[in-house]
Amino acid sequence: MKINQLAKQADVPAKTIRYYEEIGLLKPAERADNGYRIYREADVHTLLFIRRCRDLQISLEDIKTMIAAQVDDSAPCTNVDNIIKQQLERVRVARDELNKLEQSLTMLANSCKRNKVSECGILHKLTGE
Amino acid sequence: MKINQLAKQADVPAKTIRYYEEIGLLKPAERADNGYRIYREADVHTLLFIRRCRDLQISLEDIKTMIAAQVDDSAPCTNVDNIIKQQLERVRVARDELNKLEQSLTMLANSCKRNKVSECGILHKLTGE
DNA sequence: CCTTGACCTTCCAGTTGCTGGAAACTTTAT
DNA sequence: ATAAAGTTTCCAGCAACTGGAAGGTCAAGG
Repeated sequence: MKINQLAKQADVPAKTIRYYEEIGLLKPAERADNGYRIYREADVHTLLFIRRCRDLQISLEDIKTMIAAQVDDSAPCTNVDNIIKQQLERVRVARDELNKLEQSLTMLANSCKRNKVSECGILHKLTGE
Repeated sequence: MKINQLAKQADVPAKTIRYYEEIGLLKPAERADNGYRIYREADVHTLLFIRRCRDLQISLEDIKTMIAAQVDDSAPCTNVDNIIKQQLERVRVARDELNKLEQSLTMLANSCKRNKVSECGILHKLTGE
């Protein structure tokens, strides 16, 4: 199949597929005589795997590691496990951070009482109380 | 004062200060005879304002808008108010997204029972159950 | 047969918010 | 006098794409 079909099946833009190949996340696609890239079913699966990982905000570097890990069936999956755990930790930290942000922003948003810059509570707070 | 002193007082790297000037967030600094940038107290305040906004993950574009808004004291602060509200909304959406991510990742992390790639629950789930 | 439009290719540039480093200058300290 | 630290500019790179230009290819319709 050609790149746009793969793109549709995996729900990943064709442009992104080429990019993944360029950075070595996907191995170089076979080419037809006219130079077009040709893909198979297996590529749909690989790409879906990548997409699911990206949905979890796992970095392309980590995804690369996980794909490499899948090559050797009997190897321990410590790497994969660690990547998920680290990602989970990052997500928790980021979420906690955003919770604090939400608090600060809510307070700020509530401090705009009068409608003039010179009396704007938001600006007063941001300029140092 | 020179750039590194400003950097220390506002807790913003000198490099970043030059960058802010370059993109027009800070107006071009005065220069001494030797070409060094010179700053005053007011610049500390401006930079602190920027830093507080950045801590709230407000974009440089939005910060630019807010700084512009401060010029005219009698103007309405609708812009400022909107920026904070939109930022709050973005933060909430991002946080909710991260909460979902955390759930998915927690489930994933718990599904690595055996220690071989071929039996790794994580990989099985990520490759499509 | 020709053209139109949809695909495909490569390459270059831009996004956001910096950060690192090189090369050249000045200033400060010893 | 010399070395270290601070400053300048400019160029490059990070992540993960995305947009667009310029050009080749292919199938359908007139």
